[in-house]
Amino acid sequence: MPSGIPKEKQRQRAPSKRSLETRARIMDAAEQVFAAHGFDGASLRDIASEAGVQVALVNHHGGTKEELFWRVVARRADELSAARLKALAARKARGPLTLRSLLECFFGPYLEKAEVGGTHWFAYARLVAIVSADPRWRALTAHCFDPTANRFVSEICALYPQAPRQTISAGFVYSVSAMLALLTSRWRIGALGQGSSEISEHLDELVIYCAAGIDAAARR
Amino acid sequence: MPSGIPKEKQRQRAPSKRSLETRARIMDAAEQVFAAHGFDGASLRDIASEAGVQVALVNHHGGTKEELFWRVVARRADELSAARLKALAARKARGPLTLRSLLECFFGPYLEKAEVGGTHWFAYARLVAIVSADPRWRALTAHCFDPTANRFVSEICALYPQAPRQTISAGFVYSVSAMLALLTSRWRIGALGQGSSEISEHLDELVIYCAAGIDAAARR
DNA sequence: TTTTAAATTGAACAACTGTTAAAAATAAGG
DNA sequence: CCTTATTTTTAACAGTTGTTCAATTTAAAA
Repeated sequence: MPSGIPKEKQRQRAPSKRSLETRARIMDAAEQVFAAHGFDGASLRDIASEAGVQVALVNHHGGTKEELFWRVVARRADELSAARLKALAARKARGPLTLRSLLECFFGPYLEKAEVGGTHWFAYARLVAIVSADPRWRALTAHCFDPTANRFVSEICALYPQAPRQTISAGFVYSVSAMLALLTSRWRIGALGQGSSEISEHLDELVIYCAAGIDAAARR
Repeated sequence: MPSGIPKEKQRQRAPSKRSLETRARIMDAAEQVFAAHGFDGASLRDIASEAGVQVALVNHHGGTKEELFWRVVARRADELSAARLKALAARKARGPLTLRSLLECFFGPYLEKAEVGGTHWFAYARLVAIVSADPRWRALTAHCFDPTANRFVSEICALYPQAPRQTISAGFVYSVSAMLALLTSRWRIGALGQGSSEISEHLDELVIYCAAGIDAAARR
């Protein structure tokens, strides 16, 4: 019921470099294991051994299993939101916004990170998909993603003053789920299509798909 | 590795009426608990007590936990596929197909069942979302859903002869994920929008969204 | 009614779960 | 270097997990 990330109590000494490293190692391991097996399927012992560390140390650095999950999700969420808002601001300065450019500002940073940062951001995509689909993480979603999402929804609403916000937010949620499907379910796209499916090949298509969908829905 | 549903060995007597009832009760309970907590989060004891039954009886009727999951998913998948293909055939007999009518044939049966059948089909939607998002259930997806999905993808391809099948299958996967988002993430749509969001109110919008998206992507 | 295949119960199993507490090792701050 | 806050290790806890097996009850088939 309480949930959230408890603020760590006042320190009297700076954390050692080694401590910070193992903490990061634990977070990375947790991210990977949570992404692979979900919250319930992941065990703290799996995470510990993945990080090359004792079980108790995971609790020490991450707190409760649930707190650890929060931390892992929140960690990259901040970086991601910042990148998205930055892209949005830069684009806004370059002239009037279009729906497609808005979606590119939202999708772009993620997919760039996924292609550059490799494994980590891919695992994180699975994590976000898990969080987005489960009402159990409603509060976590509200805390990490809703502020930025709301911002983009509002921008889109400004482009379609006559459309009800509910319609826009629905279209936005569909679009996010489509993006997550691209990141997490390429195997399924491949199974129904033919040939390999690389992310970069599908990105433009995705933006076209989502933009056309939202536009059509917004025009009633 | 093996997985799948083992064929039950040759019986020498017909199952009693009571036996069939408890089996059905166990399947319903399993469906609900799996949908609420996911595969790992669900415990056989939860399922057993939900069905008002002993734990061992769950194994007796459902086999392994994994086999039970297969059975639960497969049970309604057959009914669903049949309804979709029937709707498709009926529509085809009434004249040339359009993209929107195709999507209505695919989405319609599910959402009708969800509105009529109530709880069961709603829980099942969450189940399908779980299955679709996790590569762990790749084989299950291939067995239960790919045949029908492939059929619809082919029909859409026929409408866009110049578009690569990969593009169509991607658009189709996006659309399915959007439909599942509507069924499982209405809370999120509500959080980003304003006012209550009823399924029926969003259904038409969903079809418009998906049809416009696929059409735009298919036209290059 | 009798036979006996099948359904149901009850109990136990070995393995694993998240979490805590105390002892030991480490290194920051003086 | 010395003190001691912090990190790491070790060990144990109280529950829960999926599954199995023998005993018991139920009811289909003769």
